[in-house]
Amino acid sequence: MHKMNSKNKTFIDKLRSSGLRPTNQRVEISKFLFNRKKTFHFTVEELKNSMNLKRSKKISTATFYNTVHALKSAGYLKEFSLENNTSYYDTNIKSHHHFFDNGKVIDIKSDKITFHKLPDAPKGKKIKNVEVVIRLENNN
Amino acid sequence: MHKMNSKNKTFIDKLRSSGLRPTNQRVEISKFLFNRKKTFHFTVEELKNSMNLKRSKKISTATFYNTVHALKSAGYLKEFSLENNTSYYDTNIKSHHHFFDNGKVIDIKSDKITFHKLPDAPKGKKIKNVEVVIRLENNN
DNA sequence: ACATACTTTAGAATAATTATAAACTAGTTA
DNA sequence: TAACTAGTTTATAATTATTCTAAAGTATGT
Ligand SMILES: [Mn+2]
Ligand SMILES: [Mn+2]
Ligand SMILES: [Zn+2]
Ligand SMILES: [Zn+2]
Repeated sequence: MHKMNSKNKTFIDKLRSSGLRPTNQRVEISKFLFNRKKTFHFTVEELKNSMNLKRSKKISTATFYNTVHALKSAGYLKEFSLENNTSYYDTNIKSHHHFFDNGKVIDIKSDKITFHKLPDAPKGKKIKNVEVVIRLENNN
Repeated sequence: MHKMNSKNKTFIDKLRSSGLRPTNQRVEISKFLFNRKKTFHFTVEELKNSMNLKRSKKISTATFYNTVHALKSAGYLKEFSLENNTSYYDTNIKSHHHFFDNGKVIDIKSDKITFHKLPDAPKGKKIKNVEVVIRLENNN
C-alpha cells in the first residue's frame, strides 16, 4: 500500500518535523499544496473538490479540515479572509501583500511595497505585521 | 405610534434618498449605527444583540440582515473581513486603514499612511483602492 | 506480532447567513 | 378617509461553512 518515492520524502519530513504522522492522506494533500512553483490560495472546499475529483477513494471532508488546520498550526500555511465568510489559505507563509481582483488573489512580494509614513502602534502595543490589499477593477 | 422628532429627520432623509421606506425598524437601526461620534465596527449578531437587549418588542434577525444589506447597497456601510468567517461592517465608508488588535478594530485615517513604492496594476486592470491592515500585539 | 496513541471517517451539531411566504404597513389614490 | 398596492417585517425553514463525536482503522515503538 505504501508507495514511497524520493519526491515524497520532502513532504514526509515536513510532516514529521511538525509532529504529524505522514499518513497517505496527509502526504497527498501536502504534495498537492506544496509541489508547485506559484503560491496557492484556496478554500478547504476548493481543495477538497479539486483533489477528490481525480481520486477513486475520496478523502473525507473532516480530514481536509484537520490537515489544513494542522499545517497551519505547524506554520506551513497562512489563513486570510476575503469578504465572503469563508476562510482562505495561502501557501506563501512569508509576510506579503495581495491584489484582490474579483475573487482572484495575486501575491505581491513584501519588497514591492514600501511606506513613506506609518502610524505608531497605540501605547502598550507593538506592530506585528503590516499587510496591504490592493483591490483591482477592469480598465474603463 | 409614530414618534418623530427633528433628530430622526436626518435618518429618514438618508433612508428615503436610498429608496428605503423609513420604517420604525430602519430608523431605529440607522440611529443606533450613525448617531455616534466614532466609527462603529460590528457584526450583524452584535448589532442585533445590543439593540434588542433594551427593547421590549424585538426586531427580527431577518430585518437586521435586510437593513444592514440595504444600507450597504446604498453606500452607508462598508463590509470587511476579519479572520473568522463572519462579516463585519464599518460605518466609516471612506477608504481607510485599520489596526487589528485581537478582534478589536481601530480606524486609521487614510492620510496617516503614505507609500514610497507601490506596484502597478496588472495590464487591463486598474487600482480601485489600497487598504492596509496593521496587526498589533502586546508589548513584551 | 502487540500495544497504543494517533488518525480517518460518516454523520450529527453549530454558527452565520439567506430564502420563503404569510401577515403587516407606508405611501398613494379614489 | 377608504381602499389599494408595493414594499416590509417576521417566524421559520434552508443553506453553507465549519466543528464535533465516536467508532473503525493505521502508524510507530517494543
Ligand atoms: Mn457563513
Ligand atoms: Mn461559517
Ligand atoms: Zn498570498
Ligand atoms: Zn474602519
